[in-house]
Amino acid sequence: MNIGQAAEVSGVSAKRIRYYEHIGLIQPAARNDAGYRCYDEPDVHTLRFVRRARRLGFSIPQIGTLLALWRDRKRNSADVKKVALAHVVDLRVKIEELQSMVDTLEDLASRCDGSMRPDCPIIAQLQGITA
Amino acid sequence: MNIGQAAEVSGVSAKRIRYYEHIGLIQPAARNDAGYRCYDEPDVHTLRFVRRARRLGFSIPQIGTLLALWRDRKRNSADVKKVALAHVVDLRVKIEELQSMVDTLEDLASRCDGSMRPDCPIIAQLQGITA
DNA sequence: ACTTGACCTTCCCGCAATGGGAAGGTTTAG
DNA sequence: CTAAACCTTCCCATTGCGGGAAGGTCAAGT
Repeated sequence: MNIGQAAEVSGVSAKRIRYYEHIGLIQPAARNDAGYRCYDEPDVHTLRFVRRARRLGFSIPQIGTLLALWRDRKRNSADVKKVALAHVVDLRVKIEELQSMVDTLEDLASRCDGSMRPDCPIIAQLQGITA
Repeated sequence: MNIGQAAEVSGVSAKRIRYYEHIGLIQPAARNDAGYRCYDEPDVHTLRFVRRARRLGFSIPQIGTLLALWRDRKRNSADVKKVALAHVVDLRVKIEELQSMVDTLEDLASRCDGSMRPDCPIIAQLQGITA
């Protein structure tokens, strides 16, 4: 099957598939006489794997690791778990950063009357209060 | 004061200051005879404003808006509040996305024994369970 | 005076992970 | 036989910078 078909059934856009091949995340696809990329079921399976991993927020390098583990029949589930939990740590850090932004902003916004007047604790906070 | 000094006292790196000027977020700095950028207290004040806004996660365009509101003595605090709350909405969406990733990953990881065996629900989930 | 080192300048590359679109070849259906 | 719908490669844009090159400036020490 051509790349368009593969994109459709895998849920990974043709652009992404070429990109993943380009950066070496997936193996170069076979080519037909015209130079078109050809995909079979296992290829599509791999693409779906990548798509699911991306949805869970794994980076491309992490997905490379996961793909290698997936293919490795002698893998230790411990290794997979390690990658997953490291990612969870990253995610939690990010969430906390964002949450603290939200907390600060909501506090400031709650003290801003939102009227036609210029006085605004949000602006005051940004300019450094003192002034 | 030169850009290095301004960077030090404002907490915004020289690189960023030049970048902000380049993209038009801040006014072009005055120059001395040698072509060096010169900064005064108000400039530094502006830089600090930008730094604080960035820490709260505002995008550059949003900060442009906030700077304009800051400088506008006739601003309505309502406008500021609107920008802030729109940003909060964005942040919350992002947080929820990340949180759902965490939830999924933790669930999978909790069911992964993390042993030397290859069996792993995380991999199973990524490959689509069925296979 | 001369040099060294610490500044400053502009400019271009790279990052993550794509999307958009141009220019051109292929294939298929009418 | 042609037009649509594929496919190919390649380069640009995104966001918000950091790194580093090539070159000008300035202050201090010898």
